[in-house]
Amino acid sequence: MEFREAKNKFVQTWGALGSQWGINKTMAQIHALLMISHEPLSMEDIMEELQISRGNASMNLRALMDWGIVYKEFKQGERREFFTAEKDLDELAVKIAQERSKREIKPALKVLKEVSTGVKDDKSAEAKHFTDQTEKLYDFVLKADNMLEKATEYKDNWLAGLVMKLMR
Amino acid sequence: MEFREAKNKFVQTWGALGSQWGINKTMAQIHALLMISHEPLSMEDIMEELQISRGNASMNLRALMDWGIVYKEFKQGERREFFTAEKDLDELAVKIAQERSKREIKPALKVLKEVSTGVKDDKSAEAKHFTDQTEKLYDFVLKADNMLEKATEYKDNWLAGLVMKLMR
DNA sequence: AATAACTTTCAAATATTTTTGAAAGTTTGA
DNA sequence: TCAAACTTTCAAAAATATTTGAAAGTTATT
Repeated sequence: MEFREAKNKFVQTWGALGSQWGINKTMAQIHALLMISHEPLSMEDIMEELQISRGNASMNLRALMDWGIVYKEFKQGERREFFTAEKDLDELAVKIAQERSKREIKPALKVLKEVSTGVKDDKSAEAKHFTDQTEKLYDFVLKADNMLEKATEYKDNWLAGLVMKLMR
Repeated sequence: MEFREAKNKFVQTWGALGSQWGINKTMAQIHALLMISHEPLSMEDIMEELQISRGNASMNLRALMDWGIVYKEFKQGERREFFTAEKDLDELAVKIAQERSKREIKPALKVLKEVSTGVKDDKSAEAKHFTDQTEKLYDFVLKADNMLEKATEYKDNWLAGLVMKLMR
């Protein structure tokens, strides 16, 4: 297999994976590209390689930086900006877990708490079951989120760390 | 808060969460509705409650059944079919983890293996770095997938099970 | 302060995904 | 076997998300 072909295949696959996980294709592709690039890339490089517009590149790079998994880099005597991806995979996983918790799980928990404790007067079997079920869901999601949080505190040795935390 | 209002809020929130995780909104909403319903619902019920078309309901119910998290149920002397959701949350988590592994992680692993071992002749630093990085990625994703698999084998007591598996 | 080299923004265009609804398909019971 | 009661399919329509590109903004250099 040609290097070029392999690279392309990787970028495409990573991009497709991204869409299935609620991240947009270009964002995931830029990330893929930066992951395997041995030196920082400029916006031009990225536009060229992925055949995308300047605006698209700019917006998705900003999004990646907001996630904390891509960094700006300044090169000696170069005016333009270069970008690199977080290459430490444990660190990458931690960042992604933290962001998803913050953006998705925490807000969902808030609503779950509201709805599971909010229906007071209705004594019907229906309402009873609703409160019961959403309460269980709240507990479950909260537990999962806590585990995620604890696991990420330890990165490299997350399992040992998690066990210790949970056993105390 | 009214029961109706709480129910609606829950269904909406679960739906929004679904979209962020690559599951479509209606599918997630149907699931939410079935989760909190104390008795099986017919397709009519679901269409009515969520204000969606017959085709939409049919397709998304089939998808939920393919995921193994919604079941058909037959009622005594009733011609039409009723649906219920998996309500055991541990079981639900296991099913989701298994499906995602099968549908997304496994195929990605296949490609990662291909590209990480496929570039043989190119001796450039670029190609070297590519092979190196994709290899690391392969190992990482494989490890994560294995852990997921092992954890799900134990459901209720997944942590103990996981620790035992990994320590052997 | 003016210019050049770059980046960001955002409204409009494009692409993708989801939804609809009517026709085709299936199953049950008379 | 037929008709009634239901479900599935799928092409077209609608909704949503992404992308473009040009104008506005920013920063560094002279």
